[in-house]
Amino acid sequence: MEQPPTTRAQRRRRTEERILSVARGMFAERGFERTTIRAVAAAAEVDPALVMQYFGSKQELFDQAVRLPPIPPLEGDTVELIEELLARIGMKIGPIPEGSLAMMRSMLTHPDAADRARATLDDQVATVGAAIGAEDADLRAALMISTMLGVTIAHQLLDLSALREVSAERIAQLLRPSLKALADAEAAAD
Amino acid sequence: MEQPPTTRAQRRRRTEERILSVARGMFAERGFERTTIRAVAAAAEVDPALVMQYFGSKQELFDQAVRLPPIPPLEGDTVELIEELLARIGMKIGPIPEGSLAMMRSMLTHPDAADRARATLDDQVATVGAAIGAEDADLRAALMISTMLGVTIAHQLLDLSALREVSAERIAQLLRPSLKALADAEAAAD
DNA sequence: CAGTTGAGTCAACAACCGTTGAGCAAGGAG
DNA sequence: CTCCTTGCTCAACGGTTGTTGACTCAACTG
Repeated sequence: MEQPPTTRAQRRRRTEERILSVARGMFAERGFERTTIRAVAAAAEVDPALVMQYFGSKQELFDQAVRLPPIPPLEGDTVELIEELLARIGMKIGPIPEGSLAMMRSMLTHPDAADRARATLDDQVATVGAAIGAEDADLRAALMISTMLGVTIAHQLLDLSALREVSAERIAQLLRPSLKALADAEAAAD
Repeated sequence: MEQPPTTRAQRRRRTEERILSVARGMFAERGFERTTIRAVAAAAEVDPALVMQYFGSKQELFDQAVRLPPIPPLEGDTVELIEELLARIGMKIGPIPEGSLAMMRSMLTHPDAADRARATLDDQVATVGAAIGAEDADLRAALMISTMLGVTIAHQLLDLSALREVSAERIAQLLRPSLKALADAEAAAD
């Protein structure tokens, strides 16, 4: 038995965290528009006004919910790079952070989320582009990132039946040569 | 000078087509939720009630706007197949039909659009899967389709800067070996 | 113990949305 | 010309949403 920590600051941070967690979940599965502050409040067992009081607006709630620890810069040669990319879309270790899913879910229909997603992806493209040595590096990097994006969307957000219940390792295994073909200039075996 | 064809049926079909065209454009660039019937009506220079009268509901308007001529079944060997896929995402001949963009735009946030998109993509996966002869054919096909999806989203909907103003042929050229690596079983040059 | 602070609630506003029913005016049929 | 049909508009309803201000009550301070 653990009684609720009665101290003021603790309770405050606790409910704030609870609201944030619920909001993140809803944003991830319904997107920005269809997630109402009232629904978030209800699921967090709190009054809608409290959500406003804590976060100021729905937009700021969204911003805080999708805020992620800054991605550490990618390193290593092409092979390590590909492994790192595969790891980040949930093909290794842990699943994709819910904040990322929330971001991706809303990125096509919410202008603000679109801007953030574009910025994040552009950033990743630049990093990957700098890491691979081929010509048209940025373009190749963009196509690699786009591939990861497509697989993630199809797998996590659309739940394509052909990708359902397939082991992450198998997907990674099939994706590897494909990504390598994008990264390496000398490969075109027409 | 071409005066408006005064016959009744002609005017009727003309405004109906105008509404549909405007709606398709708005759905494609803002998605289902952010497209209001009032905005469609205003852009089509028509009363909102008329849109209702013609299409019954916002949902049916959307359905009609994204309705596409059924895709002819893919044919040919792996190489032809890949060319056909590349052609369909606008990497050859014409651009992607606006109805498809509307569909994709809303597919992550509108449940109904999600169902339709999933069905369409599952269908394409089955077709491509049947065409390629490798083992895990459906899984490979799904990853190929996912790649196309990702590139299309990044290019057409997100407008990633690294893909902006890149010639379609160059993108197709880089994508070809990547898709081939997914389609062919014997390629894993670990 | 008295007084202040702050977490949390309640009720309401203003805006916007999809949708509806009554009505108008111009085209077609006789 | 007369009457009916119909493309189209006007005004409104009911519901939902983000947001706000006044309020309650328990936790802290002195």
